[in-house]
Amino acid sequence: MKVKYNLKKTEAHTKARLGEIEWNGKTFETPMFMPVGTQATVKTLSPEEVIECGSGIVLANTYHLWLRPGEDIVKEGGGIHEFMNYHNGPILTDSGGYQVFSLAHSKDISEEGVKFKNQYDGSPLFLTPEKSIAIQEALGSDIMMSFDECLAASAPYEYQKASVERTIRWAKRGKDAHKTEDQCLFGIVQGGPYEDLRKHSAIETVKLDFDGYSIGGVANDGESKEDMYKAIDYSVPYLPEDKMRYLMGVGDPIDLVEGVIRGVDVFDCVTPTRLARHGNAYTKYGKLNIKNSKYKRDFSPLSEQCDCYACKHYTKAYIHHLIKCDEVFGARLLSIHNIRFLIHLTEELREAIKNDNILEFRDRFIEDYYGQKQ
RNA sequence: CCGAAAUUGGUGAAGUGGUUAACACGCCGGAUUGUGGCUCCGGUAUGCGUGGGUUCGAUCCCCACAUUUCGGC
Repeated sequence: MKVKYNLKKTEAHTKARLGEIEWNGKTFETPMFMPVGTQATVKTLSPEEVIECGSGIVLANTYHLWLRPGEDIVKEGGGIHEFMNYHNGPILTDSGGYQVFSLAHSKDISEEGVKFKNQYDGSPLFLTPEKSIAIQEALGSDIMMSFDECLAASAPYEYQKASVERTIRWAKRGKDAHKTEDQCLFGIVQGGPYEDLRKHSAIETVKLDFDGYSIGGVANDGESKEDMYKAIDYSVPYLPEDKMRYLMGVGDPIDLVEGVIRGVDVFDCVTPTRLARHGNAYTKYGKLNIKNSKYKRDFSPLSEQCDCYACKHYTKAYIHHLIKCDEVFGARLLSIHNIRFLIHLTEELREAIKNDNILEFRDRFIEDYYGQKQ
């Protein structure tokens, strides 16, 4: 069944929205954080563990699954849900647009599509908007992304301007290529930190009438948070009220809060799992590095108020030991904790929207998060 | 007891008669935002077994001593 979004309420003092996503007879509330499972797995976690964190939608990646194992194999395996055994909620696939940013050179990008070098065997690859849609249809995700060019915020204005136009043309091509009935397709707004480009990109993309809209091209350049928030503010006013809004690749706990206030519904980010693998844990009072020697004999949980599996059963000293020894169970415990932390944060944000006190929530959150460290 | 070789940071070690003693690991920190990478970036020996000597200058050359290893009686 096709994913459907319903707007339920807008917070009294901000653009923050409470919504729900319907899928297969289930409903999931937004704002929502979506764990990233690039290779059809949320790194180090079983689907059961992901679900226990409170997950709804989970991400997978078109480019990576195209290369390995190949979309045909995923399809043969019964589709992405069956293949990875995630049946709890919808699966969203990124189009490969981000890989244009992270893996291709600018000279590899043409009007027709993007040239890649296969990272496993060096063979030439060519990804186009039509190809991206075909792969996503074969994968069987519930929400597909348009194939876009994702840029660093610092890319020159003239390049951004030309790129936005191309991304719009690519969006149209992808939409025309999309044939399945039960899969949503989202358009992506680009335009860097520029008001005119964001506005133009949003208006033109919305004209193509997608099932939902993403805001892309943020938070991948070390741009200031102010610039990132501007990119959101310049895009959101032109997006329809009744469609889901997805801020791609974000993020940071504070950015979740600021994004929701600015009218964003869903987020995804690799940081909870990547930070975990590198020994970091989110807490209400900021990020902590479990490798720090001060945790060697700290027999308390990562967070006293956290209800995750790691916090219920394990101490900082134990996780410190695991991470220092490069044991995968340490990465798994921290991943569970970090994903739960972000999902729990969205639960609190939904509560604040219901209570019309999200600005107070933000002030308290910032005070704790950036205040005195634990 | 005699002879030979060795002695550089927490560890394994490179090195040279002349500015800040290589590198690796470890240790101490930091980074990380639509995941190529269990990755990346910093810091970490005022010191080269001890004491003398030669030299403008010694971790590097010489002497003695200590310790270790190997061989001989």
